[in-house]
Amino acid sequence: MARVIAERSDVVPQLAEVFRAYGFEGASLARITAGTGLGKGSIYHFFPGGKDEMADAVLEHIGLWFREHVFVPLREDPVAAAGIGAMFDAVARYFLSGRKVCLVGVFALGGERDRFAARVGRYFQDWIAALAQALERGGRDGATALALAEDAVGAIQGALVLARAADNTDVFMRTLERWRGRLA
Amino acid sequence: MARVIAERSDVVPQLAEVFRAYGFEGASLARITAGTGLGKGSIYHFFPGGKDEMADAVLEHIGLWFREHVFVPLREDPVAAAGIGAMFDAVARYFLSGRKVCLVGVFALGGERDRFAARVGRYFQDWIAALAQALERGGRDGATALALAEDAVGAIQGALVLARAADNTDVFMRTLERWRGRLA
DNA sequence: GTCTATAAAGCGATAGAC
DNA sequence: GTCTATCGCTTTATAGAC
Repeated sequence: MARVIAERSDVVPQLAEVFRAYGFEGASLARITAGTGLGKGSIYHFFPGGKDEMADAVLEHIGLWFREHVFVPLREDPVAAAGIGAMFDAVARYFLSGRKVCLVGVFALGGERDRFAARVGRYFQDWIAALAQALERGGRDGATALALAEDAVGAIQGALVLARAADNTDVFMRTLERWRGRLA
Repeated sequence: MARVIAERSDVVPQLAEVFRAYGFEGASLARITAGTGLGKGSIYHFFPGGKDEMADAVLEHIGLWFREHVFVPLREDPVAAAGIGAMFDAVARYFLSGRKVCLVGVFALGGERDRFAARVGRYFQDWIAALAQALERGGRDGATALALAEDAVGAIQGALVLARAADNTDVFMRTLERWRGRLA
C-alpha cells in the first residue's frame, strides 16, 4: 500500500488553518489530526513540544510570508508607492479578500497573547515600521508617516473583524480601497 | 456565618471579564467559578443553558451598555458633533483606554462567531448605522458618512488589536484622537 | 515516520442534600 | 440559592509496536 511520508514543513500551513478556524484553545488534537490527516504520533514526532510548538511554528511561518511579500517590498521597492501598492495586493490575496481572518490578530486578542507575546508584538511592529518608512520615502514627514502607517495597519485588522462579524467580505475590500487612496 | 446571596445580574459583569480574559473556549467552568466566586451549582441555577447562555447574557449586557452610552447619544443628541464626542469619550472609558479588549470583536474573530452571529452582527451594524446617521446630520453626504463610520468603527477595533499586541495602550488613545479629529 | 492503545487530568453538566 | 459529589466524555500527552 502506497503511503505519503510527510515533512514538518508540509504540516505547518495545515496547522495554520486549524488554528485560524478554531483558535488556539479550540484547536484540539482531534481537530488537528483531522485537519492534517496525520495521527497523534506523527504530530508529536514533528512537534514534541505539543500545541505550543505547533502554534509557534505557524506564527513563524506567517511572519516569514509577510516579511517576503509585504515588508521587503515596502522597504526595498525603489518606487515607494509601488511597494505600498504591492502591500495592498498581497494583503487582499492573503486574507482571501476578507474571508480569512488574521491569526496573529486572533492571538493578540485572546489569552494566547502572553504565551506568544514576542512574535505577536514583532509582527505588527515590523509591519507598521516598514509602511511608515515607505510613506516617508514617498515624501511624508516622519510623524505623519508613522500615524498613517499605524492607522492603515489597524484599519486592516479592524476591517477583518467587521467582515467576519457581518459575514460579508465587502467591508474589507472597501476599507482596503479607501486606504489605498489615502496613502497614495 | 454571613453569606451574600447573588443575583443573576451581579454575575453577568464578572462573567464578561472571564470571557474577555480567556475567550469562550478558554473560559472553563473552573475559571468561571473562580472569577465569580460561585460554585457550579449556583452558576447553573442562573444559567441552566450552560456556557452558551452565559455568553449570550454577557453579549446582551454589552449591547445594552453601548445602546445607552453610545448609540442613543449618536442618534439623539441635538448637536451631532456632541454625540460623536460622547461616543469617543464612552469608548475610551469602556475599553479602559485600550487595556480592555472588545469581547464582541473576540467572538467575531473566533469560532464562536457562528453561534452568536446575530448579536455579534447587530452590534457592529447598529454602531456603524448610528455613527453614519450622526455624521449625516452633521452635514456630510450619505455615502461619505457611511464610509467614515465604517472606517472609524473598524479603526477602533483594529486599535484594540494593536494595543493588546504591543501591550501598550498609547496606540489606542492616539488612534481615538486622530479619528476624533477626522470626524469633527 | 506512522500508527494504536492508554494514561492522567480536565472538561461541561447533573443530582441531590442543605 | 448554594454547595459537594459524581457522571461520562474529551482533553493533552506518552509508550511502544511496526
